[in-house]
Amino acid sequence: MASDFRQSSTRVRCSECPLRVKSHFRAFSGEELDFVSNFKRGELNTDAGATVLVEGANSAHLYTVLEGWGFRYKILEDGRRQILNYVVPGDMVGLQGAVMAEMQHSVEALTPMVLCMFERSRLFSLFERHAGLAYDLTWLAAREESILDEHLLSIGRRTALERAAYLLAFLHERGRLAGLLDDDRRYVPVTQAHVADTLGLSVVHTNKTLKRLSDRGMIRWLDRGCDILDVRALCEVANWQPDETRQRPFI
Amino acid sequence: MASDFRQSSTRVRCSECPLRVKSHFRAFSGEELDFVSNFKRGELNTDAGATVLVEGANSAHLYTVLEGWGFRYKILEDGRRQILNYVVPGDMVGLQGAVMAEMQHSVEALTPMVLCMFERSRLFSLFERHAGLAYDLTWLAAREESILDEHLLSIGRRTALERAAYLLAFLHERGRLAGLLDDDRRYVPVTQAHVADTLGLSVVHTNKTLKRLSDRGMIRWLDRGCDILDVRALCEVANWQPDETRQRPFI
DNA sequence: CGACAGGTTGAGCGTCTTCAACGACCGTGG
DNA sequence: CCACGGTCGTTGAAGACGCTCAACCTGTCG
Repeated sequence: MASDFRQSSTRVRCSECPLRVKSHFRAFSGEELDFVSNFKRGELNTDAGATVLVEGANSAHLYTVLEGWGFRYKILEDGRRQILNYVVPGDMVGLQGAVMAEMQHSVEALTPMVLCMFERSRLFSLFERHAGLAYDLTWLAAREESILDEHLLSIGRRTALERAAYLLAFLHERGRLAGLLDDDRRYVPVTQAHVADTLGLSVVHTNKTLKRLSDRGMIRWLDRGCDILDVRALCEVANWQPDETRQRPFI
Repeated sequence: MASDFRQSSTRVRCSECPLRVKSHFRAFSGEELDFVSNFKRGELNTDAGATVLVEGANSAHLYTVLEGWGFRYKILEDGRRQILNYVVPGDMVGLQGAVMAEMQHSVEALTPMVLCMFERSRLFSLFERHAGLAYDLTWLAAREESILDEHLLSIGRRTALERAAYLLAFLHERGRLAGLLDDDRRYVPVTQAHVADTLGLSVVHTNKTLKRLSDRGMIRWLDRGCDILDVRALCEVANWQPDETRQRPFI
């Protein structure tokens, strides 16, 4: 089975949320924690490769990622696929579907994932009762927007090599901030097909471009993923710098 | 001078806001109107070509567009420019800068524009006092996100002709909903350089691509802009449909 | 009048695509 | 047990799509 719902007896309590302890995320007040605990209605557990949300669906839920890597994408009728962004622990998925009519994109798991499930119908009460959390939600949306802006710049105006370097540096940064990567764990779980569909290139040319980065010692391609060996060099090739935000909100 | 601030004696009152009467925008409650009237701190009036906001700035303001066309963009160090999206009446600009540290993109006017100015420092009180407006803000952010998703799909996976057709159909739709276009006014005020920088193409190739659309009778290129003659045909070429939302929020 | 922005067109070239074939690996089933 | 198909990665060859360079035209503005 591609996914299952954990019983509430086994699921993680918000007060013991493994993400909350990470210094990167902002702290909740007691009241906020109570509200969120109550807002949470379940936990979704998926295999790698599972589809979490599909375009066009009118899902009753939205989620925050607790564990694992995933990605958002759209496809054209003839099968051409574009990966829009990646999701890591702390990210919300399904907000678009919750606020607007229906999902305009799909979400798929790259690794096994754990997601915290909320009920869409109760979203408005979050706005009414906790301005701070509502503000955080807007913060998250604004950050997603600025990431998409950078991706657009990348696909539209960077060369294939620059694009690839940017993407890998970007994924490293996101993974690092989410606690998925550090000095010992530098493995990003994407296939070359994922990279190609993110960069707007063919798989063949992506392969040749990645090889150039490998030859320069910036990455090492493994099975279904790669180690990021030299982020700084990648940033230099891409002419990109991650912006350093101290703390981020998290719902 | 590129821009000036109107004195409060001459500026539009929120209760008489020219946008509010359009059926496309949702109605405010009396309380909300009072709050917004108070939230508004001035009006910005720009010439065509004026820079409204610049990347890296720490602007104290955010704006809603009242009149005119504009666009958001980013540039790389060597001058390569990518247009991210267009802004029309009803759109917010500067929210990113208000929520996060600083602006990650610039905004420029395509035509003379009128913008309604708000103070960034008072944004949080909007969240505290008017959940409905806060929700609207998130709605706007989510919609911007879904537009950027579609643009990414377009630049990444559509051919030059499809991309051009998509962009023009998209601009027509946005202009129409904002009341800038109708059956008699079908003129979109962008140069071919703007189109090129939106599509991620060179100006030369953009010119040749637009000519193909002209030859097929879908558009007619004029001076610094074009008439959209057959939106349906453009949508067909692009394999794209605008999603029909009845009403949208507006702050 | 000259300078400049915007648009148009042709020629040549390079990046990236498609097609094709092949090797490695893995799980499944005969 | 091995054969088989499927996914993933790799490489070469040919050709298309889009880029750069270059020239020229138009209209506008100081």
